Amino acid sequence: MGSMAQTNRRRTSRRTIYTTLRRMVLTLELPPGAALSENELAASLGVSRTPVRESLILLAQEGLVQVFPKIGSFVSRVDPAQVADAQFLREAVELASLDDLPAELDAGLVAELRENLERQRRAELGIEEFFALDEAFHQGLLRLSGHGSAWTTVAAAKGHLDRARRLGLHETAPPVFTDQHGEILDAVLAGDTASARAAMRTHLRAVFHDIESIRAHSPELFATDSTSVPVRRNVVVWE
Amino acid sequence: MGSMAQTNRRRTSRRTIYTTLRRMVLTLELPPGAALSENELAASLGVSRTPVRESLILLAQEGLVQVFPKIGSFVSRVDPAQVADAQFLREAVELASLDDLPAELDAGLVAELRENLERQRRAELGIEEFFALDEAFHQGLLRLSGHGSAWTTVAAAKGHLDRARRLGLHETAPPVFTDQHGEILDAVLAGDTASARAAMRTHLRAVFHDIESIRAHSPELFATDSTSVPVRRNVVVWE
DNA sequence: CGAACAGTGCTTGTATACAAGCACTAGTCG
DNA sequence: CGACTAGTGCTTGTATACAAGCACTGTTCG
Repeated sequence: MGSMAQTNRRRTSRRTIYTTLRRMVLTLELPPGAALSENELAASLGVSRTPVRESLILLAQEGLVQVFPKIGSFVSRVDPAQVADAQFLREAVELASLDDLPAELDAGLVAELRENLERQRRAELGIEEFFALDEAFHQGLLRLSGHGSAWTTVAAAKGHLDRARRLGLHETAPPVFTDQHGEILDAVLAGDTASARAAMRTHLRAVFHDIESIRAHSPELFATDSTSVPVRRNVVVWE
Repeated sequence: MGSMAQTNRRRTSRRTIYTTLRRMVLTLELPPGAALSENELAASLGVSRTPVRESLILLAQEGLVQVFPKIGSFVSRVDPAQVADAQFLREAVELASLDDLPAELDAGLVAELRENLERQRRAELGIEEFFALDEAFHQGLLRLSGHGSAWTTVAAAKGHLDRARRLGLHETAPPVFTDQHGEILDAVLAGDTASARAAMRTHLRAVFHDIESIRAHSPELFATDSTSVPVRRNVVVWE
């Protein structure tokens, strides 16, 4: 999907619902396999089925939701194949961007990255806070090479990867990743593209490796057959 | 966006309409800037607004359509920024896949690629026929390295690039690209990753370069301000 | 007691009605 | 003759009604 900057950012019910649902799915607040009834969601939100349904259709196109006609809609289980795809995609893009770094780095962006890194080092960091900083850090690196807008596509494609990562963050502590971020940024600032590539690859693969370990712990969150219908569970949605 | 393999492939009005509209936009049968009235489309197709509207929402998320509330929906003009993003993305992905080629290539896939190349060499090839072969060729190369499913994301992101390429195909004759395809495949089959990367990069950039020249010829098809509303034209849609 | 079966409630897909607002046009007034 | 203004038709956004079908449950029959 290209950047979703097309439709005017007018405040509309659908946009609000879509954004909120998407966040809840990515943060696992809506766990993989959870049933998403259009009627229930509409009632909870005090709107009609229409904007809810349209939001679910968009989420289905992103692969975050599965819609089974006349059966139900469900938060998709984490699909290992899509996780691997997203991993390959982001690695390819982020490594390629390092080859396009300009001789003179944008000072403002560099300062932004440094400050981001400082925040990552704060001890009392929550998982979601770390995740937001991590996202901004990687996008910032892309912006350094002038490919910041390409992050939109990567971000849209890595929904399954992100959910797996959130599970993995309980395995490996953020400080490990923060240190790796530091190594990458140091190499970039030193103009050492080769080292930057190596550090980036090591970092991204470390993240990916964690996912495999979590899969053994919580296999029920992962998909085995992408066409199978999840067990209908009563998940209280939206409070 | 992940693979759109989620929702069951049940034959539904929306899926048919979405697929058809998407094809018409990508082939420029629906030119950039064309007005797409939900009511008109629904009447032409003999369905209600609902499936048409849902299709337009999906196309809007892909960036192929722009929806302006209470003004109208339009085929988006080719956005140079999105073209550049897609170019960067596909180049990163296709080059990275060459690094993951296995020692033993799948014989069936190799045969498939050879046959594809043969068909590209046929003289009486139409533009759309060449384009389909080109797509299959590049996806085939990704499948060689086991990353075939990642093509779905790339394909979804390169809508603007594809439309620009269709304009460019009138500039540079397909045979040039076909020869470049041959060079890439030869290097891959010879196990020469470095040469394959070089050939691939040359090929993809040649394609990209054509786009710049076409922009001078038909500036009205390209976007200048992505928030501006296109001039309302009477474009006869759907026959 | 077990298995087949009909019924019922829920699901999503589609059609239609209403709401709110932009844009153009025709008319009027200065 | 020009500028402003009210009106009208179109647009998309949302709400609601109906259609078709799967799944579970309770019942009934062997």
